[in-house]
Amino acid sequence: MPNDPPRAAPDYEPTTLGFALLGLLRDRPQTGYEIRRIFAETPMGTYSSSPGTIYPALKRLQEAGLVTRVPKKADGTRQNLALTQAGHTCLLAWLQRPVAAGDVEKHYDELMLRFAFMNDEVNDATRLRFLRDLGKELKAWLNRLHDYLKSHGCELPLNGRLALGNGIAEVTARLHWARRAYEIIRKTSRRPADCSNASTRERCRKRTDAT
Amino acid sequence: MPNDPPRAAPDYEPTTLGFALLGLLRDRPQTGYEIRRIFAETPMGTYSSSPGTIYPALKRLQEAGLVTRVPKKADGTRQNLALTQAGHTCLLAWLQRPVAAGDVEKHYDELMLRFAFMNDEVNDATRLRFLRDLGKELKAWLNRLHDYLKSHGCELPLNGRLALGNGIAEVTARLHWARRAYEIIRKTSRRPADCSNASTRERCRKRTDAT
DNA sequence: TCCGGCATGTAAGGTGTTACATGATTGC
DNA sequence: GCAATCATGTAACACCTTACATGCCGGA
Repeated sequence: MPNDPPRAAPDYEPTTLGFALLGLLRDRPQTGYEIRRIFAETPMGTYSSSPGTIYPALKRLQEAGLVTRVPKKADGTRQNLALTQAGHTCLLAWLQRPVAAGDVEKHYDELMLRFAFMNDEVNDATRLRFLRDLGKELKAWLNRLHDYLKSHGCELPLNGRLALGNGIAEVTARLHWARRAYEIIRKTSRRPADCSNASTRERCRKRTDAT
Repeated sequence: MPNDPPRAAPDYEPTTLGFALLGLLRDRPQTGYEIRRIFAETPMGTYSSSPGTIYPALKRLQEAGLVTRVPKKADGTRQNLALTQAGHTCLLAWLQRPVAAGDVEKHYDELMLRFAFMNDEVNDATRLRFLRDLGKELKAWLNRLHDYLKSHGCELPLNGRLALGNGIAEVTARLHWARRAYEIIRKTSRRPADCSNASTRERCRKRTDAT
């Protein structure tokens, strides 16, 4: 006898795009078009390409019971999309997932998406653990690349070596970022103040510079 | 009346993995298994995952007439894969393709693969043009990210801002790499010496450090 | 004799990609 | 009345992912 709302598919695993949609809908209910605009106009565009991708993904999330349609606030005519309880749970579980070995090489974009969506619902310990594990994995990867360059560098043609150097530079940048971000969160963890009160301007600028 | 060898498909566009396979087979004819090993044991592994990906891709390249089976040198029993003339042409055309707008955001891995395979068959002018255009696109992207951070940075939650900072750090690293690589190639362009003669050790190390 | 490495795949499934289709509003 | 933007999709297609299947060979 079915009693749960729209009969959620029990073990549906959203794709990276799916999680991006869940994260955006957690901020506030939105229409598919508004979400499209976000992808089109912000750096989140990395995670999608065109309406032909977004709408089917939203449909899948609805079929999985993670998203529902709700009437818009005032008029009620327009249909908005919002997270269900199951969708919220699914998102939170994803945000707390540990950094798996190999994620850093194959799914770095998903890791960054995850970090970007770790808001106040996730405590600082989780954030710090994420960054610490991320740093470990990045460091290990960087070591592998350095080892390869050391042992096979002279067999490679110039361009191959340079391309490898690009990879090393990239992973190095990520590693430095992870360590900086760790320190920033560790420091702000003591005095939990957000970016919405009076004396925020300077701190915000300071954080901004600390990219 | 068909007269061309295995009746090449005229306008087949290989995927990134397909081009990776073409590039590896240009170095020397190899078996599928040897190629698998390369993906498994070198940083090229970024471009593939498992035998279930590689073998079908090789099959497609054969069907497109870009790759054929040839008997192995000595014994003749084992079958090796090698580029056809069409495959070689296809690879060269790809290597000389200009850097398209948007490639830098969506297909950076393919761009790096391309650069890595630009060996002596491609002249230095092509290499330099590639790096120059790559630098331009990266710079433009970086500007877009900075603009976004400047205009919307304070609306973002801390983690979102940090994640954006990761993207900025990454693109910055790529841009610096592109400029360094440009200078390296420009300098060596005058005195074309490769890494296989006597006094190579130091230069090789120097280049290696210049990642 | 059996196990691990060599060597080459197939099958099911979901998903991204691209291109196209459609209707409702809103402003001029 | 018409164009642009809003808003939501569908369809065809190839591809990647994962897991599984198979046969051979050499060494313990």
